[in-house]
Amino acid sequence: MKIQLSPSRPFNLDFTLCCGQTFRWEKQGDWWYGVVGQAPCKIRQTGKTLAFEGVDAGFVENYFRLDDDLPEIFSRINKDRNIEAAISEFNGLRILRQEPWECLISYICATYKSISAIKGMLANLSRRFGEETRKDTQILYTFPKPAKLAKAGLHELLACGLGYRAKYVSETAKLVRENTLDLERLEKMAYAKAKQELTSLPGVGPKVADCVLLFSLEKLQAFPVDVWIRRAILKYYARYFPKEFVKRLSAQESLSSSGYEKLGSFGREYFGDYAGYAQEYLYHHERMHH
DNA sequence: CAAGTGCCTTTATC
DNA sequence: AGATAAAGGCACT
Repeated sequence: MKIQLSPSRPFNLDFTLCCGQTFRWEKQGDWWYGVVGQAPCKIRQTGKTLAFEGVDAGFVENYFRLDDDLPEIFSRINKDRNIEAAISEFNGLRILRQEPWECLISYICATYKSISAIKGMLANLSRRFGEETRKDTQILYTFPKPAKLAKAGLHELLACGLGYRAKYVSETAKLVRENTLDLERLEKMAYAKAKQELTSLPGVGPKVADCVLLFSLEKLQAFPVDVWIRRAILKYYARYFPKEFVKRLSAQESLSSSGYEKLGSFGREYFGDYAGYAQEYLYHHERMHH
């Protein structure tokens, strides 16, 4: 199956899958292989043509957010030279519409880890607790369901390389399995309220919550602040903050919750309703040029 | 090659 | 409120 992208609908599959928002897609030759839900699939881009197998066009449109009007979004977030440089270099990078459950566990695992290490952990989790599927010669695994991870022993999770995150994954899986927290419900809630609910989960602080909200729960105003975004703000946007605050931010290793809140609020106020898109472009740009 | 640094942070404690 | 420490282990230099 194929989709033809019109010139007014920029999309870049490689940027989108390489920028660190998702961790389980693998490129073999021209094709990206992955499992979303239960379906193993592959997709490739040749110019303005997207070709895919294993999923239908509706899925592709939805998952890759081809419904987002990127030119319109750019015109809203393009506030200065820095963001403009990022937009022009990585034009076509889109935020994905991921599954909330997988996204949540992924970002609980992602804390204080490098992207390559995160990929390793999630591959281990899926191989050990997911269902084996095949596409061509590729063996791919579905992402384990809440009940499966809730049942997993701590030692098994540790064997996947989760370290201290193992107990957070285990406890969060139990809360989701028991429906103590209904992830689907968060999509309909306002950003602040949904964030508050998410941060009640073990292993979920403001950063993890913002990632889950942005990448899987339709909250495009979420502005996750990680080390790279913090560096980018210090480099390019320091003048929007009191001198004392900038001084503390530069000197300190970790970010306090009030510090996080200040940077996140800045992102939302400065870039507007699509702050999350601005964040992804800044993040990727910063990582590629540091 | 060994050792050091850094990692899309959260939590506990003072 | 704000500072500080601890928490796996892997990848990269």
